[in-house]
Amino acid sequence: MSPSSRRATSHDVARLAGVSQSTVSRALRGLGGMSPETRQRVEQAARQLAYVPFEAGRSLVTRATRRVGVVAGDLTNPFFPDLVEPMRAELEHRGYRTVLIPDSVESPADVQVMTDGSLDGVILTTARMGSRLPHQLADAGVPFVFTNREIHGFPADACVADNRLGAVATANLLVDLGHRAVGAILGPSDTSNGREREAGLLEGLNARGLYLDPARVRRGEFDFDTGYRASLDLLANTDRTSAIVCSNDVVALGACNAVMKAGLAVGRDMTIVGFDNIRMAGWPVFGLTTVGCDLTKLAAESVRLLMLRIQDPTRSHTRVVLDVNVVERASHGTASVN
Amino acid sequence: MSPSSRRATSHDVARLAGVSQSTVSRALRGLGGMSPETRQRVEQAARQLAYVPFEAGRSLVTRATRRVGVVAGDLTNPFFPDLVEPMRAELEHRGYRTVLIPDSVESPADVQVMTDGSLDGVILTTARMGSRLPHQLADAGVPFVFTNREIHGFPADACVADNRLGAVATANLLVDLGHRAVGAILGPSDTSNGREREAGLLEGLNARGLYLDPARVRRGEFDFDTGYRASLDLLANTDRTSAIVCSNDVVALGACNAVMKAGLAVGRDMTIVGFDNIRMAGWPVFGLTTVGCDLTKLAAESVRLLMLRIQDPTRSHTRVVLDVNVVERASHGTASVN
DNA sequence: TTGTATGCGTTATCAT
DNA sequence: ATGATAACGCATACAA
Repeated sequence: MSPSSRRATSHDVARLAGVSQSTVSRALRGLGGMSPETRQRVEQAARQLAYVPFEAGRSLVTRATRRVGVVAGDLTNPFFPDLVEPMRAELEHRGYRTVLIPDSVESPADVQVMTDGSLDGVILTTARMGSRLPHQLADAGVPFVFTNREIHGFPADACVADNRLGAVATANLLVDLGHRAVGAILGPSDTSNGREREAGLLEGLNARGLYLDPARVRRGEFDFDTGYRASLDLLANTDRTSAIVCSNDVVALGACNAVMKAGLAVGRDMTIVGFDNIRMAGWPVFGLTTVGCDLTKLAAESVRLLMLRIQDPTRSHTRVVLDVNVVERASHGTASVN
Repeated sequence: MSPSSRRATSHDVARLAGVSQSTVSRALRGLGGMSPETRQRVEQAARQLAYVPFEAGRSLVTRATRRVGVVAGDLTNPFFPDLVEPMRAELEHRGYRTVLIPDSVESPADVQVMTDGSLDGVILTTARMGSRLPHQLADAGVPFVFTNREIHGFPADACVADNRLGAVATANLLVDLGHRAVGAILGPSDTSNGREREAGLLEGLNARGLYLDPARVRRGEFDFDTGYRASLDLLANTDRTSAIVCSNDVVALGACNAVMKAGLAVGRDMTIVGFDNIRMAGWPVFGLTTVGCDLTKLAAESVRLLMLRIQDPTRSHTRVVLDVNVVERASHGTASVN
């Protein structure tokens, strides 16, 4: 009935400007090789019709969508916002939109939505050994990059923190402070960062003549509850544990909450160290000492690798390992006298 | 060179199955009115070729993308993950994908990406009075819904919490506890929730014969720093302020940090109340007393409204106001003796 | 410098 | 029950 409410197409703009449709396409993309007058006339007409190129039409022919999928865990786990936000910002900066793709152990990410051509590439932040997703993406020819976690030996680009070195540094910090009864809440053993941090901790401790007493070790997902519950458990069932090394900051925050809840002072009565240096680690109430990995850099570098991969799917794979540094705040202290 | 690495199309499937392309389309969509044998043959061929329908082709003709944009603030502000996550989950449940669209006072959301046909609808969580976005979306015919915040008088669907009532409840709680020197950190006055919570607080206080002393009032964005700094300021420049009402939980968490940092005990020395009941409010160290709004319900209801709007763009607008309830935890207490 | 013509992969209409 | 055919809106190769 009312043809005016129809969405304007490049043909409409062409008609109004008195040019051909292809001229409209050229003009609006600023292609050069055309008279300034024509371009102006087209731009004027486009403005008048509030014309915005229809994305599906364009991507059907260009085979590009300027969208990238970010596979991440539950956003209410504070680690993911801190990783996704800089990712999103970097993607936006490069003219890409971010599509959120949830992934968890219980409900693995859906592959269909990543292989229907609606994404130019995918960033994987939750890789686990044995996961089928990377294979499926590779088979489908979808460019992707491992971030934060990787799958060793899998031929793909990756950007990760130097987890081993960070954990060694943690061990040294604790030993220097006089801790001998060190406890730990380790991450899942089917994740690269979980394993590397574990290995680094053992290595660092051993190098200083210390060992991890299995009685002081707990293991679980990288989440608050794991840290909270494991800490209460450690508090209830072990003696003299003076420090708890956590698989990441979110776990460490859970540990802080447990320790404080138990009436102990973090830093004085119990040393807690995290990993990642998420924003909340810097909140005054926590003052979490942690191994910092620049998440903004991690995001930027990951996006950069993905862009290169999209640009040239045949290029050789790159693995970027980011420096880490110990961020000393208030959650550590000398070992309390036994 | 290698035609086998080309993406399979419905034509490829048709050729392999020995049927026409249109039959493939029908078979794979389960359209009925065709022989089971043919369907099976098509499905078999599709599987063999790992065929996934190309999204751009489909959406070009169907005019639907099964993608929804969620306009939200910086994810490192813990309120947004708590709102976006259930939103994403609900959208996924309905077969929609979530596209993250950032929006802040400094850099307002880009309209182009919402009007290029790549989104079936948009959810606005950061509406501000005077914002052009809602008008632009309406002009472009893009279905959208206000969530969390709205613009009063703007003809659109909306789903918000009962902010006024919640703030009145807060006032009553404080007065009942004996607080008379009540301080407040109010939200931006160009946001509906900021204004409504402010109005409700005043109303509730006045009804009990109390008034807000301007000296005890600060104002700022809904973020941690606002709560932290305003609280330090309040602590330094006012006497006897025994309670601080915050515009939301994130601000309240900032306030808790400031108060604790100052060596005071939250709940005993200073009462702090938030709004929203985000997950972190329940963390043991904070035990934040707050006015709860079921964010999962907010998300689900918002998505429902959007779906209805997409389905029928001409239907009359609906405004849903969600119940709130006071969640009493540990951050409140009786007014300390003066 | 500009126009004509073609095709991207899908859904959908219309025959048969 | 199935096949031919025509759009959908755009970019692009080629002609002029």
